[in-house]
Amino acid sequence: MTAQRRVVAEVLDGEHVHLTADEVHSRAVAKLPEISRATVYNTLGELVSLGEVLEVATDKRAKRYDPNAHRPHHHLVCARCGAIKDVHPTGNPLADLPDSERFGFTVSDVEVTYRGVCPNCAA
Amino acid sequence: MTAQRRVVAEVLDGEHVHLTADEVHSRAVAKLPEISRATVYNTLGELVSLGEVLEVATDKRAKRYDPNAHRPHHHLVCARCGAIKDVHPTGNPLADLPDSERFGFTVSDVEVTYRGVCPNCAA
DNA sequence: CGGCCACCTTGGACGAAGTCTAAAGTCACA
DNA sequence: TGTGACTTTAGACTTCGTCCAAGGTGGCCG
Repeated sequence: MTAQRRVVAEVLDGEHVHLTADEVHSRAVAKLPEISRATVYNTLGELVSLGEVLEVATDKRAKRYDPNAHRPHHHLVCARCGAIKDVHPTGNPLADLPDSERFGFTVSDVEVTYRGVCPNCAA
Repeated sequence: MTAQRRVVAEVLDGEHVHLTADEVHSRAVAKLPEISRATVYNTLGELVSLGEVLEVATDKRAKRYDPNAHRPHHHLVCARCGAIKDVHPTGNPLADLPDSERFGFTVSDVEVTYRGVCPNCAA
């Protein structure tokens, strides 16, 4: 646990939003000016493998990092402005995939992304 | 409808798999050597806005294009090799998102991505 | 204390994917 | 044939991410 890693963890923990790697880097730089992009990417990668943080790929642009990894949830994305909300649908999509539709895969995980238009963009 | 657009449409229609823009370009070049990358991107973009083709962003790498846009379906992705299968789960995830979880959004669409390991990679 | 080794960080180069732009080509139609 | 609208092209450019070699840092053991 180095100063750099602590800073990255703090940035993610501080704001419960979905930051891009670049945004994490900017905020990390504010706390520790010499931190490099490579270190931020490395640290984010480690946090992801440790299961502390989730990668979210809601749009084709940059990956986003979701510090809320311990509470299972899905995402609601604004098609217009890209805003992301965590949501908790009822039901279990894993149970909705019959064996005949699994093609022999060992299915371990499911991601649900709702798309729509947020109140701001609708106005 | 120009020769270039016809070729792109043929490539997508010919193979019911999920191609990246680059793969579409390579196959299009085989049929029409002078077609440019920009044209392929333009045409894919138009097909997407027309609703003829779906963009799929299952991994962080290249977008993939799914010609099977008229039959609603979701995707099963191999975490190891990236293979993608179309699947048809039972149930309607849109109905599983209560109003209280919609944050005022007008929700129009939902994408479900199952992740697992395919039989090939498991062996 | 001093040396050694493992690991971390840095900065810049590199690569992949996609977008943009200016110029040239093509087509319908009067 | 001339005109204007639209398309295509090639390549430059941007963005996002990864890689790598060099240097730094700290722990540990003698």
